[in-house]
Amino acid sequence: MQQVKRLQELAFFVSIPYMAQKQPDPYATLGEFIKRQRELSQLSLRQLADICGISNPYLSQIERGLRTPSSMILQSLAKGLRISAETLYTQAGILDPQEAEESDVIKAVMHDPDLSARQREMMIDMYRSFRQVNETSSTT
Amino acid sequence: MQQVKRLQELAFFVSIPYMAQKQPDPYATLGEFIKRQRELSQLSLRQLADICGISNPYLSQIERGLRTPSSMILQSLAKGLRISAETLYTQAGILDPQEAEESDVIKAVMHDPDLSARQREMMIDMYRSFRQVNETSSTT
DNA sequence: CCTATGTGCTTGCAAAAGTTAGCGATTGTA
DNA sequence: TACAATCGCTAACTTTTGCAAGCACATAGG
Repeated sequence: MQQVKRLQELAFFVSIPYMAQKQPDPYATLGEFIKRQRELSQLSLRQLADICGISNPYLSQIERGLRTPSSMILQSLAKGLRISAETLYTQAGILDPQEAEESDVIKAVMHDPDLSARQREMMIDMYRSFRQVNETSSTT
Repeated sequence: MQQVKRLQELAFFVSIPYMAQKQPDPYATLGEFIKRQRELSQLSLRQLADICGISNPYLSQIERGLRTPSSMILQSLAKGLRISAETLYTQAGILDPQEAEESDVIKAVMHDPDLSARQREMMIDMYRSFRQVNETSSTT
């Protein structure tokens, strides 16, 4: 039984036909996304709830969009679904998706906890200015 | 006015010879981290609360660790502080550190192929100076 | 038939999140 | 001195989160 479960899980990770299905419209709500992920993992609502250490009625409410889970709950859901927490946050519209496309320098600056907001702004301004200068000078 | 402040900061930055910077202790709690960021940004508690659209007593309680803010609140705090939400989540112990690794600004600058050597030097100087300014101002 | 077990959902309820009103302390200013 | 504004904090309140108990339905076995 346990073995069967593991196999199912493995199947989930090895990209098989049913998983290769279309990349459908980005699931509008966080709840729908979670539900879809849960079903892809072949987990019942109660199973996932147990894995995540939350109550099943609550998970039900989350999936139907009746409740917005806290950070901690989202985190355990991410763990339970074997999804990056960032992905989940992005799906939930909590994390900015475009942030991933920024240049490494800007990302690094944004991540640096030892700078003030203004200092970060200045460094990013400086960086962008340099980039622009290089741009124009190279095209002339 | 805005411009004046920026110029002052720039002047300060230029006038300071950079020295070996040391890593300030990682701020234990999310609240302390937020408070430090707020103070680095020269914002009063009420100001930041207004920017983020939350009540000032609540922000006060967050900073003192009496409340754990929801995802949405954390997100608006990140925006208000001009910091990556991931950094904030990591600080809060919600995101695993390795997922949003604390990237090194200097490393990123050094590896940027779109900057000239001189530009890289300037950015790194600026960064070190900022770090040092913060160091001296936070130890008072 | 009746029990048993699995599915998801509804209903109150305790606890935590988040707000409004207002406190004392400080600072600038008339 | 007095008045006004700003600082952070406390207290009391409303709203939301998250849970325990239980409901209705389905599938299967005795």
